[in-house]
This record gives sequence, C-alpha cells and structure tokens, in this order.
Amino acid sequence: MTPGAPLVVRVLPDVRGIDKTFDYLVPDKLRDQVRVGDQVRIDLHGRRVGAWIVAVDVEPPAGVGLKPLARWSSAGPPPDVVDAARWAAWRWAGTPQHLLATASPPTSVPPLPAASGVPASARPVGDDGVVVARIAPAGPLLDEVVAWHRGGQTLVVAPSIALARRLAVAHERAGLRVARYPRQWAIAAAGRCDVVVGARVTAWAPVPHLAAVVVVDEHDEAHHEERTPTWHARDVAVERARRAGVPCLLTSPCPSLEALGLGPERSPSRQDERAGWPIVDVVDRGEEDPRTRRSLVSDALARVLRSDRRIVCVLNTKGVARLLSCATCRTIARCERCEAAVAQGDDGLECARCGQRRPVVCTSCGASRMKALRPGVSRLRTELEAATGHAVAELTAATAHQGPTDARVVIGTEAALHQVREADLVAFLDLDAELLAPRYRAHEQAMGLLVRAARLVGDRAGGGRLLLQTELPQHPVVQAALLADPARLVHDERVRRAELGFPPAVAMAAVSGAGAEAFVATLPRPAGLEVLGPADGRWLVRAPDHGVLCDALDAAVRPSARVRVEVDPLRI
DNA sequence: CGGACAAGCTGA
DNA sequence: CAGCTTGTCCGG
Repeated sequence: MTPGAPLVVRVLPDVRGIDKTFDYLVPDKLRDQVRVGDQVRIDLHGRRVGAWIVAVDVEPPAGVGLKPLARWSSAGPPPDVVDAARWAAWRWAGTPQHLLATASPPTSVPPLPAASGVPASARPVGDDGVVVARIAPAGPLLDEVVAWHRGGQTLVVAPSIALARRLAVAHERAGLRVARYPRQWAIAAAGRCDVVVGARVTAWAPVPHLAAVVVVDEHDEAHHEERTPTWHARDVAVERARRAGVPCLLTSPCPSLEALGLGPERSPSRQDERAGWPIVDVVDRGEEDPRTRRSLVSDALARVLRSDRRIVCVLNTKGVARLLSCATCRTIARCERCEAAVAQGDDGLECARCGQRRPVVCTSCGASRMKALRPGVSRLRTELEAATGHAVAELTAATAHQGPTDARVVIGTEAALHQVREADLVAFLDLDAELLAPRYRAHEQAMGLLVRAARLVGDRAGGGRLLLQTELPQHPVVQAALLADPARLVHDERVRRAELGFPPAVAMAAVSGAGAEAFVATLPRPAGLEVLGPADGRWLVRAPDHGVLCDALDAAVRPSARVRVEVDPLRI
C-alpha cells in the first residue's frame, strides 16, 4: 500500500441475493486495522448492511465514486479461511456468505495484533497428507489424538460438544494450552494456544500456526451440516490441511468409504481392536418359537431385563405403533382421506402422509381396540414394564432437554443413545429395521449406531454388552460387530456403491423445492452427468466427480422460486 | 435482498 | 391519466 494514497478494500455484503463484491474507501483511522476477513458495515444502495473484507488495497474500477466504510465491526476469518469458504461455496453449491458467517466469531472480536511468534514448521510425519486411523469404540482415542500434536497449533474437530470437552481435557492433561471453539475464537485467532478443539464448526476455526488437523469419529453424521450448504466437517478439515500442507488424522471405529478414499488406513492389531469392543450377543429371531417371535421382547432380552444391569433398549419407531390392525376384524388401519397406513401416537391415530387425525376407531367395523403390527417405543415401554416389574423410562428426540433419568431400564429411539450417560447393555429390539432401511448408507448408518452403543457400554473386559435382535444373523454389519471387525464391511460395500452408482463412487446432489424443475432445466449436461427423477419432487444429479458436479451446479441458473441443493446427501 | 423506476392494467 | 401491480435492474 502506498503511504498517503487512499486505501481501498473489496467487500462481500452479507445480504442474500447479492453475490457481487464492492469497493470502499478505508477511513484514515482504520488504515492500519483492516484485514481480509474482517467484518465491516457499509452503506449500500441506501441501506446499511454488514460485509466481509475479501481483499485489501485493490485497484477500484474506473469511473465509480467510492464511499467510505461506515464502521469496522469485528475481526473475522483469516485469509486462508476466507479462501476455504470460497472453495466450500463451490463444493456444496452455496454462497460464500453462508460459510463466512459460520467461520466468523459468535460475538464481536477487537482487532487482532499481527500474528505473533514463528510459524510452526510442521514436523514431517512418515506419510504427509491424510491418515485414517481405525480405533475401537473403547480404544485409546484420546491418547492417539493428543499424540498427533506436532508443535504449532493442532485443529481438532469432534462430532459432539461432549466429546470435544473430553478431548480438551485430555490435551490439557498433556500440558497443552487449549482453546475451546467457538467460545475462545479470539484466542485461537491470536495463536495463543496449542490446540483448538470443538464440534463441527471448528473445521472453520482461525488457526494461524496450523501444523496438524484431526477429525474425530469422522463417520459420525453430526459432522454433516443439515442446512444448505450441507458442508461436511471432515471434508472441510481435510481441504484445510491439504492447503496448509499439514498432516490430517481421521479417526473412527468404522471409517467411512469417503475417508478410506482419502489416505492410507492404520489398523489396530486384531487383539487390540477386539479388546475395544463389547461382547455382542446375537438373538436370531428366525430360530425362535413363532409364538414368542411375535413380541419384540425375546426370551434372551427378558432374561437380562430381570437382572440388575442398566439397560438401554433401542427401537427406531416413535409412538405406540406405526402399523396397526383392528383387533376384531383385522383390517389394517388406514387414513380415511388418503388411504395411507396410520400410526398411533399418544392421542389417537394420525396419518403420517397428510396429517389427518381420528380417535382409535376401526373405519371398517367400529371397534376401538387395535393390534400393534409394528409397535413403537411407547407400546414397548408398557411391555418392558410388565417384563421387569419396574418403571421404564421412554427417551426420544422430544425428551432431549429433560434431565438424565434414574430408571435402570430405558427404551427409546436412537436419540436415547445420545441422552443416556452410562449403561451396561444396549439392546437393539429390531436391528433389521436399520439393516434393511431403504437408504444407500443403511449399512454404515447401522454400524454407526452399533458403535455409539458400544461406546456407551464400554469394552468387554468392563462387562459391556450389546444384544442384537435380528432375523439376519449373517448380515455383514452383525458379523462386523460380533467379531469386532468393521473392516470386513468395506470391500462389499464399496463394490455395491460402485454398481448402484452411489457416493463415493460418484458425486451426487439432491435438488428439491418449488424452483427445482426450472433449476434442473438450466443445468449444463457435460459427459458423465446424469439427472434422475423427479421422485417425490426431488431430482438427483449424478456425476463422476465433484469437479463435474459442482461446476454444473454452479453454472445452472437459480430461478426466483426456492431451490434446495443438497450436495452429498446422506439420507437418500 | 430491497429500493428505484418502467411498463402494464384498471376504472372513471 | 392517477393509482396500483408486476417485472427488471442494480448497488461501489
């Protein structure tokens, strides 16, 4: 910058629908303060709006009168994060504003002193780049993550705040200074810590002396942002490591195919991995007496329920029942408006499709007693109370912010696995519902649930147990848990994904919303790009890789009607 | 996005 | 032709 000459910055307004940058004059008193990423207020077209500085000391276009910045509001993401946000906007078909907002401090941060200290020289590890470490659910996760620190600053991304907290404590015990993200945004940005730890958004943390990156439990879907742009913390973290030229560790008890495609896998010994899993009991419902098989409480489960162990029963069906028949005439209960099967909740029957409600009455014969063909958590609670003779607590997503329960036995949807702190045994009442779920990631998702349960009960030496009720005892997911060997899932799953054309063999995006049809119509069709659908008002765009996919999505015209573009959808 | 302004529609 | 809606353009 020339001393004395007016200083001009380029800014990106934080306004939906504006993807242009504008140039502004920097008032003299801010001259020494403006940095790329800082948040400012500008007067734009008669209104005052927020904006990020994306370039400093630019040559403004000729012939436009420049206005001064109205105000400086906060330090913001450093230049490397601003670049990463631009890349992520392309990669997940979103706006850079969205991602810059994610990367900005939660509250205003005063100007940062120029980054102090010597940038860390990343000590080369044997194999720079990405390493995927398979670590059993009760394996030495904290030690391995702490050991990954190699001077400078390490960025550690966890799937939950609870795990982030444990990682922070582990690093502190090792004598390292920890910044908890996003609360200690300013400490991370100033480089005044050795480790920056937090949940998903930590992938966007400012880390001036970045020397290593870790993504913990990379398979966990909590790393995936559900709102568009649907960025994935693993992919953002890997990209940041790549751009900084620093090593990146991805840990998981059951690495995703996506992770395994990024770098070499480091496996524990068979013996160590086995030791880090609980004992798994498989209850083969197919072998059972057809009379007891009708109930979701098998003899084996009834036996452990009578013990004094703390038990979590998992059933991914809410309410009383999802499918019912009349106890008198056996007619399946359907919605009188749209014919879909109705579910029974706490207050009568409700159609899952159109929302129509009615009391528990058979439309065919008028009887008011129903039989649960596909029982839910509420119904099972009654059954379990009968089996145990004690109160059984019911946990679902709706009970998430209530305090912990003191019931010895709880029943819930998978949300229960997040809410219970400790248990001796987790029983999956209907694992087949997960194994056979009509989603392309069903196997990985089922494995993820088993891993979560395994964490909860602890290793076999400590008495941790899983009980899996299934009619598919030979299913690869069941076998992987039983043998404590998730690696055996990988090969067949990779082949299946390639054959069926699902990620990571291809890159995919789901396009929905009122403007989806118009959007898809303007999508360029380079070789290899396919559009499937619509099915349920949603189109699937498939391409050989993200380069082809994201360039096409970027070139398509956004109509005025709403369009939701979900790149890398997990639940299709 | 939201304000400015132009073009199009309606009613007396 | 005032008064209103709808569409398009543009911001430094």
